Amino acid sequence: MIKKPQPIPRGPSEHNVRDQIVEAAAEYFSRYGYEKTTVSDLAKEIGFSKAYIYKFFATKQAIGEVICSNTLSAILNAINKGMVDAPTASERFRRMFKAAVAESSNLFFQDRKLYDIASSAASEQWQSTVNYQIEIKKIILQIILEGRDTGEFERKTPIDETVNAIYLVMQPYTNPLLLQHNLNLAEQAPMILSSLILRSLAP
Amino acid sequence: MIKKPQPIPRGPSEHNVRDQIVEAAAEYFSRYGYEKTTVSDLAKEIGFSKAYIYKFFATKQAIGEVICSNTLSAILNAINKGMVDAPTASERFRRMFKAAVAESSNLFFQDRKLYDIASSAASEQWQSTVNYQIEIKKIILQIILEGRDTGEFERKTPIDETVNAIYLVMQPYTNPLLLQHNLNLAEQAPMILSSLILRSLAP
DNA sequence: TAAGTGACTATATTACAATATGGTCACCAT
DNA sequence: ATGGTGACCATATTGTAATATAGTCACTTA
Repeated sequence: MIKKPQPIPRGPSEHNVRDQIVEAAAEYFSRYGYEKTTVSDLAKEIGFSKAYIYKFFATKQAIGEVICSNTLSAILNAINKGMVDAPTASERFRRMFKAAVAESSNLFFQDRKLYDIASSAASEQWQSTVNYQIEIKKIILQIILEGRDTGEFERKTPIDETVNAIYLVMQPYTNPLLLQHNLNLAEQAPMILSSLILRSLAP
Repeated sequence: MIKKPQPIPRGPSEHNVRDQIVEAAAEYFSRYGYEKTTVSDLAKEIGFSKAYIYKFFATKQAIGEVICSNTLSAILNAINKGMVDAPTASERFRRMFKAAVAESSNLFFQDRKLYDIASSAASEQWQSTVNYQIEIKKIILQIILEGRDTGEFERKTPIDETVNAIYLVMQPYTNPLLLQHNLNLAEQAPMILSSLILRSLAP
């Protein structure tokens, strides 16, 4: 049961209306912020009426979700990119944690308006941030599995508990809402905490 | 150089004015909250003028600091009480972490107005919360030292780093400002994280 | 001199009317 | 049917005038 009618892009049209909305939103949200941007602003930008926007998105938040989702995907990509050539699972973990914090901090300082969307999305439990957290957990799981496979990590603790615990430790630095309060530690914390976590994983 | 003139309690007077102010503040802050309580309210309560309050406290916040300090001291006492009869350092640690979270959560649900003071005190870095954090670190240090002494914990990692890392892990649950966002995890997190920390401490 | 205060100011907070915004819907055009 | 809109409503936000509050100080009283 799809509630949103999906107008199909016709013929050679390079980008359909939905994409235009997202594009306009990306610019406006980033420049003026989510709150200060009105749906009418976006409509005006793409030359349609406000009502037409609602044929594509059920709510303003749904547009925010897309932008937020893209932002978080970019962070995930950067994290994955920083991890690929790590020689060991331990090193993969260190780089992953460091990259996650570095990328989020970077967003905070370079594109504050987008960061704020991610932050309030986290506090309101938007789907985009739930997905982000799931992805982070997947990455943790992969690293643990790899480390257990190579004998680098212990295998006694139930893997779910291990992943969960590590996720909890990282949370204050990967969750945009919480990272704000911990920016002063963004330099040292990933290193110190990675060490603690890796000690806990020792066979 | 004491800036605040300290009127000396005369003769058999059981409690001096300063104590009366604190007493009134404890009641008002707890009932109406820090913001909603005015200095005039406190003055009226003890039967003096507002100006006289300022002979004893430089600012309203200074009164808040005393109340907050008392609140946090009570939590620290409860933590220590819960720890005393633990048979091992590991068990001491588990109980300490659990009690810290339990006590803070309890404050949140039982005396929300006081909790809010502690919370904003943490966000504004009042001295009372800085002291609280120092005390928590001292407790962690003591447990680690004890565990290292009995051979229960490893001794390779620099003790400062160990204490710091553990402190960072506990932070989201001991800091009132952060605990608010993590109340849903207040049940499980201390257990899971204690286990992780103790694994990291294994010799 | 020590205990205590009324009256004052600059800033913060509140109350609320005016405006703006998110969201809906009946309807138009092709 | 598909593509598109103006007019509308309930709620949120803002501007601002009125009020309240933190903090000071010269002063009084005993």
